[in-house]
Amino acid sequence: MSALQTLTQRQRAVYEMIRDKIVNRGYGPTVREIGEHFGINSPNGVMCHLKAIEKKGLIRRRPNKSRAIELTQEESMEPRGLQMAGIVVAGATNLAFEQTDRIDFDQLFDRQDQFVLEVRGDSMIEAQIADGDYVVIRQQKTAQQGQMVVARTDNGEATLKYWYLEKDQVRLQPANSSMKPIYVDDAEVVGVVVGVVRHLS
Amino acid sequence: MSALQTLTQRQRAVYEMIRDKIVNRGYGPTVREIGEHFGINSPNGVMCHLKAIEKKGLIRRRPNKSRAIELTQEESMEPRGLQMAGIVVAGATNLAFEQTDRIDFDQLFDRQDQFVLEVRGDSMIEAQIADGDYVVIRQQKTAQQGQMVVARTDNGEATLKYWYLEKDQVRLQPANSSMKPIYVDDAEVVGVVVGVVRHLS
DNA sequence: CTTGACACTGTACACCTGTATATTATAGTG
DNA sequence: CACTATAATATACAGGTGTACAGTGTCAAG
Repeated sequence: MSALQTLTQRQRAVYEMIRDKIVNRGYGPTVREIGEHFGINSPNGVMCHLKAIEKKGLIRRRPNKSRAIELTQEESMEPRGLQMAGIVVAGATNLAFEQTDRIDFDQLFDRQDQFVLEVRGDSMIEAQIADGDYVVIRQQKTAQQGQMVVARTDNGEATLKYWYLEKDQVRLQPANSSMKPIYVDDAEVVGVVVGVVRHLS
Repeated sequence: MSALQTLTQRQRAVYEMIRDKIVNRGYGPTVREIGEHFGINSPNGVMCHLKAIEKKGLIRRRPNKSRAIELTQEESMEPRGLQMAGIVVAGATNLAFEQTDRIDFDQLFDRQDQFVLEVRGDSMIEAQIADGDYVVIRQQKTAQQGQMVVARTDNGEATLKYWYLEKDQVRLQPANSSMKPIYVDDAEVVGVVVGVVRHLS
């Protein structure tokens, strides 16, 4: 049960008001500000509520300090990301529907040296990268044989291909059997693909 | 130039102290609290700093109110998401390297009625969904012909397939020419695929 | 009926707090 | 050199503010 549920209706309203002031105005209310807001003409009427709310653990107060109300439940923001519902086996028909973890895609790709490109064309279709997909690129200047990279050729253009360094030249290999590899004398690795994101309708 | 840079060293230290109190303690300091913290024995010494910082636009104050300091720069959290660097054309070699927008994958899939499944197997490989990919599912109980869905069959198992409603039965079609469709008398749509995310090493 | 909780009124008091005024000192600038 | 901005001290004061104490009324539970 949420700690909010232990409050009476009136206490809850007071708590919401305090929270609103702190979050939206930037600093908390005084005892008399709360009273004025609710039509309570006595500071002691408010004091009773504050004591009750504090006893129930939703706020913390510092004696004799003005506006010194801390929200104890504050870090509990709504969880980011999506519910991770399990594993769907696409081959055999089977699904584990455990309500387990959460996954935050943004956190999955949270490194500083990464950026995103939108893919046009079908040259990497056999690597399960389709037209319109986003690829996450980690910037680095070298790549191993066969790694999928964004490479810039000597004429300044760039492309998404498999990287093969061969004798005296570079082979940029598409993942599409109907396309031929590109051979260039010199090419520069911009970065390697570390993720793919597809967003459908 | 950041507004922070317009402050003198001393003013900046005061600003940081105020910010620290508000963010980490939950409520701002009084004039004398600031003075005590920096060894300033006169409230007016602090007042000068506050007036300067306010004039430079980093805080806002309410006259005659205790601890009533608002941070004006507050929403400026570090930007979420990844740099959107442009479009990489995978067929022809071409890349627009504009430093334009940012993309937040988590925001892309921010709806309440969605969840994530990890894919096992290669039955959807021709739909560019590989083993180990995450699929984002939007929960709904109906689907149109040919939509990619997570479906639960009458024996309680679930699978990721294309959905085809035929006379008296349901055809669950894999996107893999080496696999045969599954025909079931009854099946229930759990949700439709609205996204795919792949995370490579 | 009594008890206890909840939700207040009203008053009083000490001290916290913002603000103002007068004054000093240093450092950089034209 | 005079001038301005910065950074303070020292003192004073009005009013904001938290808190305590003494009551009032309602309402549900025992």
